[in-house]
Amino acid sequence: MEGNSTVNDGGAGRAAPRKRADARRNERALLDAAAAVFVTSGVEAPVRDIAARAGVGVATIYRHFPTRADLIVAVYRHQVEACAEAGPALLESAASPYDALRRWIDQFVDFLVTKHGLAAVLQSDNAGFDTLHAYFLDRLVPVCSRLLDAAAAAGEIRSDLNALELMRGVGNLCIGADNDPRYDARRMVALLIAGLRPQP
Amino acid sequence: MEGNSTVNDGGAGRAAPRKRADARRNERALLDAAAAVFVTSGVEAPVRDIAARAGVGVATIYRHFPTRADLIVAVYRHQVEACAEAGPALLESAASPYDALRRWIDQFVDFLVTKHGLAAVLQSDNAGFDTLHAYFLDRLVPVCSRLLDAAAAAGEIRSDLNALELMRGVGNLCIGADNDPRYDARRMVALLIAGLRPQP
Amino acid sequence: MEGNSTVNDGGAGRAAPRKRADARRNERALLDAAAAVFVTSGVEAPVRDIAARAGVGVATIYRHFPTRADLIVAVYRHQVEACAEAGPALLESAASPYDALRRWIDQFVDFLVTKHGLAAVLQSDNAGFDTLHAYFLDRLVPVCSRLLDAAAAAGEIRSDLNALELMRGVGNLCIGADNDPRYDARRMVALLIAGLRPQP
Amino acid sequence: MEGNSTVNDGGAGRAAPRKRADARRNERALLDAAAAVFVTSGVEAPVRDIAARAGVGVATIYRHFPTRADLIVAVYRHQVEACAEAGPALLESAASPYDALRRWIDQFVDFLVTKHGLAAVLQSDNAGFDTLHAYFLDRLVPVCSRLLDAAAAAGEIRSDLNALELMRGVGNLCIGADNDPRYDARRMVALLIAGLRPQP
DNA sequence: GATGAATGAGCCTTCATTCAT
DNA sequence: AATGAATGAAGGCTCATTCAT
Repeated sequence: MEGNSTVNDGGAGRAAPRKRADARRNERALLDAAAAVFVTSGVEAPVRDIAARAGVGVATIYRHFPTRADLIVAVYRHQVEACAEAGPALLESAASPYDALRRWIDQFVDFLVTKHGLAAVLQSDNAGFDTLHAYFLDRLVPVCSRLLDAAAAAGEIRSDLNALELMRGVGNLCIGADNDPRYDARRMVALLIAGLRPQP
Repeated sequence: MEGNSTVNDGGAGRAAPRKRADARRNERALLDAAAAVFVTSGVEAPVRDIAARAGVGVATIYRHFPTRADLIVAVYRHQVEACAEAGPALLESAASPYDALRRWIDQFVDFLVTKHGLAAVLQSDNAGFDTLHAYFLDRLVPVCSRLLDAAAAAGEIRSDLNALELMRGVGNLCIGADNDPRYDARRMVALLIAGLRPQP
Repeated sequence: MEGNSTVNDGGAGRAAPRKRADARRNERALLDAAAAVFVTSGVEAPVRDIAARAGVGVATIYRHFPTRADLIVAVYRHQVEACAEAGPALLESAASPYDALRRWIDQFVDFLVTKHGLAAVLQSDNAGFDTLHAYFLDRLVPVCSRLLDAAAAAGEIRSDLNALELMRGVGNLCIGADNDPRYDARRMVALLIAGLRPQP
Repeated sequence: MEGNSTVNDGGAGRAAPRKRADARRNERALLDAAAAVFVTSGVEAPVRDIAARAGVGVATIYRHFPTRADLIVAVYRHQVEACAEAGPALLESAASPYDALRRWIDQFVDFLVTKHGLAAVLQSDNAGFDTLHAYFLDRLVPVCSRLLDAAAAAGEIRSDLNALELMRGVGNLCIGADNDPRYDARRMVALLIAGLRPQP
């Protein structure tokens, strides 16, 4: 929502460490480059490739993002935050809790499907992505959970559902969705969400 | 089920090259070793590890299985065949076409969930796995398609469903299902299958 | 002992460049930090570590001490000067020239043994340490030479001894003396000095 | 004495794993190259340099010598063994135990002085050289100890001497001895050995 | 003057694949 | 046929040194 929440110091931020005329530019270039390279080669892309694309040296990446997970988190922070904030908003504006849930999942899927390889790494059990996983889940699971609860309370869906599991399922369904016209992740997710309905 | 019949000597095996005293033994050792290593380290495990476990030299792997995809296909051929053959059988024995579909999917999921990393590589867009993908789909999509058609004909599920897509969805849902007690792929797949029901 | 008199403003300090309000303070902080880091990580410690410890930027080090050798020299100037000045003093106060020599060597050894890695770098043939070597030798060899001469003149030691060589031998014996309780450099040096005695 | 004791299987060695027509040649090339590079650049020389000089790929080094210490030990094994075996022999052939000790030390010094950088690494407290240190000391300290004991028993030297310490002292004195005509390690060692004599 | 961001060379190590034995 | 030694391309990471602010 508010752009670069982490880097922040946006408006006032007096005490925030200044001196980033170029550093700022580099950080942005790095994020853009990483986003682009991630789309092309996945989030495991060589550090060198990202640096080259950003037009900076490799060490610059390490300075800004000590670990790969830090970089990935930074790259996708915007969307994750936007998604997190969309939950409560939808709950108010949608026709019903179930509808809010459906639309929120749609937004999440839109996000994942357009980021090649992101869904895959989200499921990776590769240690070192722990902080990445933690960030995604910490931020989004509560939101999803609240949507589920509301829909369940309204009797629109079953009540035995687990938000973490659902999110992982949705995430999984998005893997490989770009790049292959024969597979439409949105349709599959729609089936999954339809499956949440109380069974006869 | 039937050894590794498909590996070669397909049906008649007329002019099949002879001389397999030890070659055969090696091939079997290789398959067993690969299966074991795949479970431990995933299907991207170092060639050397597999060779070491099989007690053969690395070059022997390359002789028998020129590409990694060949090896993976060979390793899982049994189960894929078993799964393919189970389709028609279930259609006859199950209470209804939908029930047959459900149980067939269950078997497929059982297979994938117990093979660490297999589901992931099945979705990988990594060129070089093309033959792997082709084999899985060629063999299983028709089976799944027939089950879907039967269930649709019986009015038990929607009729706008695509077997390839469904299989990929199910495969996706199995990614990362081992090794993480917080995620139960079978439950997610059950939701997906439930979503196939005609919507009110 | 006397600040860092040799660093500049040597004797009269006629046209010495002014403006040292903070520059001075930085130089001192740098020397202290370097001394501390040298003890911890040896004289080849990363420039960054020293800068960080001094609370200054790396470039400040380069401004004050263009080469690493310059920094090392500056760090140890005090002790070297003290050692140099102790020679003549000991020659007057000691019981005999040999005793003066022995005690002077003791002081030199005390110095080296307490500076982790200094003895090692003193022997390093690494170009770039030339000025370091030169400084140590220029300053101390004449002193040692005079002590040797006096002892030889008194017939207390052999007369075929070379001060430079002796100092390097003593310096070598001090390498690795810290940090290893199984090796006592002082004892080895004592043997060496004992070996200076006229042989029967 | 018998050349390549570790690689062995020299004469009979039936059960020894064969198949080393070229591997052997490479191992030798590697040892020669390493020895040469060590002389030039010290034992910390880049793996690549050694590989290049040997005319092999880097991985070949890792195959033969998994750690750097393994390589260094292998490179100097010959001389260490020869030195170890020379001890008892000298004790029998020399005019006196002290003379045997002196000549044995001479041999050790000859070895070290001709290997640029070896003496230095022998004193390095760098972890990872532990096995290297262990090898040298395990092999040579007992030999030196016996020579010291014999000389002490004969009343030719003081009896409070420690072999490990003496060897480190001698080793230290050899550091930087090549390459600098102003420093003669042999002369310094001779002083040290002279210092072993019972003091008046 | 001081700062610390950026640079990029350099090193280590792993692994798929080829090839002589 | 089988072997496993050799190869060399990658890729990760560090650190001395320069330079814009």
